[in-house]
Amino acid sequence: MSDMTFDHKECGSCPIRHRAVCARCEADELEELDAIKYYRSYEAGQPIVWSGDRMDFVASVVTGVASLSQAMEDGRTQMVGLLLPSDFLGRPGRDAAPYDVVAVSNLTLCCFRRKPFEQMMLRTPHVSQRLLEMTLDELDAAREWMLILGRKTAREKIASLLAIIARREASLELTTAGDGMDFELPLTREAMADYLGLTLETVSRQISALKRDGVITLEGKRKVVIPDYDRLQIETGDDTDGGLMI
Amino acid sequence: MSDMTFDHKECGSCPIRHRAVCARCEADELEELDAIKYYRSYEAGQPIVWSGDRMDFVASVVTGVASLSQAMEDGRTQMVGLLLPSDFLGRPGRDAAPYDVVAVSNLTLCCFRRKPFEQMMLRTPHVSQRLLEMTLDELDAAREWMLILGRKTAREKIASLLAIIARREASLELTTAGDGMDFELPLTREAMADYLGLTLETVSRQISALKRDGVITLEGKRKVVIPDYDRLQIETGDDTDGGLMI
DNA sequence: TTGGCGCATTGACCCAGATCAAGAATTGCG
DNA sequence: CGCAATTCTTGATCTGGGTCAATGCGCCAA
Repeated sequence: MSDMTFDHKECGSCPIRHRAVCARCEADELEELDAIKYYRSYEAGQPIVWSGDRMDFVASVVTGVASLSQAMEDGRTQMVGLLLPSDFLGRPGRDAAPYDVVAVSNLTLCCFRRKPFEQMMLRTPHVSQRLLEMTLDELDAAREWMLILGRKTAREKIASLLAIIARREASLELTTAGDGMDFELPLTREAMADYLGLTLETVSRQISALKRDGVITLEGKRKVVIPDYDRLQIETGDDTDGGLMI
Repeated sequence: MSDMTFDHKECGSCPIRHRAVCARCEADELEELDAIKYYRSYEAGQPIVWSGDRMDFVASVVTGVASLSQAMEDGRTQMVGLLLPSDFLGRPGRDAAPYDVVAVSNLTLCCFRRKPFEQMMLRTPHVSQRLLEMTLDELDAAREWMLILGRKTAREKIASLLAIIARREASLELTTAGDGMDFELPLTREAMADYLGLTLETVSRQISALKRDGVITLEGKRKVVIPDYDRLQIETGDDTDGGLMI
């Protein structure tokens, strides 16, 4: 774990500014946030906090991927959240981290000291509004995930995960919705298995099957090409309303 | 669906007062809530809203049980939330219901018209604080559930569900934590299956197995007796920190 | 260049839970 | 009270995905 600094220009493009906390912040509120802000980097595989740890910050993901997961004492683990760039980590008003947080890839966080952040929340209603909105979004994502975990087949699970990641990439890069998306898979087979409630062997087999059936193409092990997004969408088993909403 | 009225005394014991929205409300805020409040009853099995419907109210469960669930078009359904007395239904700031809501048993809701409720939220910061708190609790519950769905065996799933319901009953009735809890199961075998990502046959078999092994006793089909809560807790596969926290 | 290490793939086999199919127990209603 | 409709239980069989084990593929370091 190393501290680092971003120059103002980079900071200006930090996702926290336009997506997470301050979608509607005024200039002086941004100043205030800048004063309690610091950057922190982690390497792939590094733990960020353990379940039960005291967390004295909240943060926004700048680059990389982090996971939230719950473990049973016999070693079974279930990923319960996936944080991609612009996602928010931490909970104002709560001392202890409820899950293990791990850097899945190399990761940079934009952190805010928790106490001043909470005080700012109390003063500026639209920040806490925004927090509620984000928490409701997380709740929706968690519940979509519950459907995946409880009722989908292995093949549908893999297709759903690929579709979720593809959507997220597209919405960040403002890519055109159409066909021919591609992206770097930020997860190992084991992490995908933990996400989907499968074993890594089943993940590997189903990815091979989707490749064999022409739903996806792999370049190397991690680069995924999706020639026809609608086809992938059908494989997820979801309503085929198709669109790239999020 | 029928409208009904509660006299003031009953209203005074409505869970909304002491658990959900107004844990810290002052008398005049309670007056204000009373002005936009009405009661509504549903019979077991009745739908309350369908996914996508416009919802012009938020509500608190007074008596009975409701479920939130998601359906795939081929008929597979997954319950994604279970609302017991004192739980909150609806989302300030959002027009459309994201899930199907169904009355699992006979149900009474204490409803608040959404627009005035939202305006009140904007004015009284501790109400929106409370909303955020409740939403974070729901998120935690959803994620605990994800572990259940993704990684637990059928037997552990059933034990977990019974433990969750037993805990909830205990926390509402302020029962002593110790042994010898009992409660009326508010769910059919099919609803339990939808909750746990199982089939109703598997639910039935595992309940029989837990009964055979002396973990639970049934009186009739719905009344469950738990002679030793710690024993049940062990069957859930969770950390055996035991306590009745919620 | 070679060996070692960390992923990923693939195969063979097995088992928990699904599916299909009777019945039994409750519940509700005329 | 009695008959029908639910809801639940139990049995027999099947199968998707888990488990165990071997092999492959890069990539880095010596």
